[in-house]
Amino acid sequence: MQSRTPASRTGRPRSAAADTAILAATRQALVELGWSRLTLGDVATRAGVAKTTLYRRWAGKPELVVDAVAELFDELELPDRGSLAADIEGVVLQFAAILARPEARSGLMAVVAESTRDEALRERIRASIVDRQKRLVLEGRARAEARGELPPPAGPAEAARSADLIFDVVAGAVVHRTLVSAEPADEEWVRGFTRVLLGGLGAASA
Amino acid sequence: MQSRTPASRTGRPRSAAADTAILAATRQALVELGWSRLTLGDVATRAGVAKTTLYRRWAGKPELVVDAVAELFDELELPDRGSLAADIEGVVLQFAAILARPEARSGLMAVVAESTRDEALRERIRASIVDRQKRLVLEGRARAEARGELPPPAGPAEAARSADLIFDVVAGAVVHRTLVSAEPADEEWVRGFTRVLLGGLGAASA
DNA sequence: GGCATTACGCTACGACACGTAGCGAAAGCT
DNA sequence: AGCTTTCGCTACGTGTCGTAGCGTAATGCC
Repeated sequence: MQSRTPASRTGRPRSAAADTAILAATRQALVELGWSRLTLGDVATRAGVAKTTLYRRWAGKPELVVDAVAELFDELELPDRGSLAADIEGVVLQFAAILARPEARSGLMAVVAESTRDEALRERIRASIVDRQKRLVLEGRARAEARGELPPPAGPAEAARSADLIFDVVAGAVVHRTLVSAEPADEEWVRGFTRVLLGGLGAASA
Repeated sequence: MQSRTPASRTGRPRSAAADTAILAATRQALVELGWSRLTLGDVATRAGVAKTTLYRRWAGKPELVVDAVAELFDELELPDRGSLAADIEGVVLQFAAILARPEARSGLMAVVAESTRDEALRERIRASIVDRQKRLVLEGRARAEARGELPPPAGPAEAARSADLIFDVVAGAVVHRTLVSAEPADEEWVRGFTRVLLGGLGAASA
């Protein structure tokens, strides 16, 4: 979350309940108002805290929304479904379910847009949202290699490159489908996507 | 662009020069200020027009930025490079070059984020930005079929589905690589992406 | 218990951008 | 000419921003 100062052991501690109330209020405001109409004063009122308390903990709207949205991705996991295809379909459907929620739709793209001009914000997004997703890619590939479904990478550099590539393809496709094309990434779509991802374009219409 | 009223033939016509000056000023402001700090008053000053003139032509910041960014995609085309792989690499590199420009980076994601709560804005984006890109997918596939590189789709419904899927995969991957991972979609990356797209995951590390 | 320290709620404030109204002047058409 | 629409300009009420200041509440340390 925000920058902890572990050296401060004296004085009144920050209310942990206020943190959760503020983040929940932020998500609710995202649902009802969207990113642009969301104001920090309104969030403070919803959470039952003073506006100044909010500014003492977060630098601004983007930082607050990143933390509020990041909690949505806590539920992401990668259960072993027995095959690479089934693993991919499972995790993509989870990701799609999160992106189907209005608080994720309005919040996520907005903070990414803001991060194009704010290096610190991009790092915050990477640490609290992106890295958690990317770990699933590495896990899934390791499993597929163990099953003999994928050849081991040529070396560590090549392994990192291809993991980054696969991550951009998977996450990018789901995000684009959901937010730009504005169509649901439902089971049928995910099946088609997995087929292309595993077999390439020639297998698209099989 | 904005809603033309062809019935109005009398009175002083709108200055076409003002349109181009406003859109150019919008892109310049996007580069220097980004989306959040961009104000319509500032754009009007840069363009040398009154703020009221701007409001007479565009409903608000999102609509203005959509039109300003859409012009960046005018240069997209699909030259015949002889093979499907070469065609894909060519158009993806063009798309990546546009997304590398700061006015596209800051503007595009912001209006997409805004469009999650604004149906009219999403339609505007689709008509002036997305459809132009999607046409390239259809063209590229038709060429590949003519060359015998891809099998013809099973039917018109399946053809539309797979075209939408491919479009989301290609555009999504490039956007995610550029804006979320914040890494350049350079020639090396595009080669790897094309290999995966054509041959599937097994071909990733070849 | 008393003290220092930090967080909290509240109020008030200047700064800024928003979007609109009203006016006179300019530029086209018939 | 006369009509119509756009343009530049000024001014205004509204809302949000982010901060300052104050008194109060909650903890750790002596």
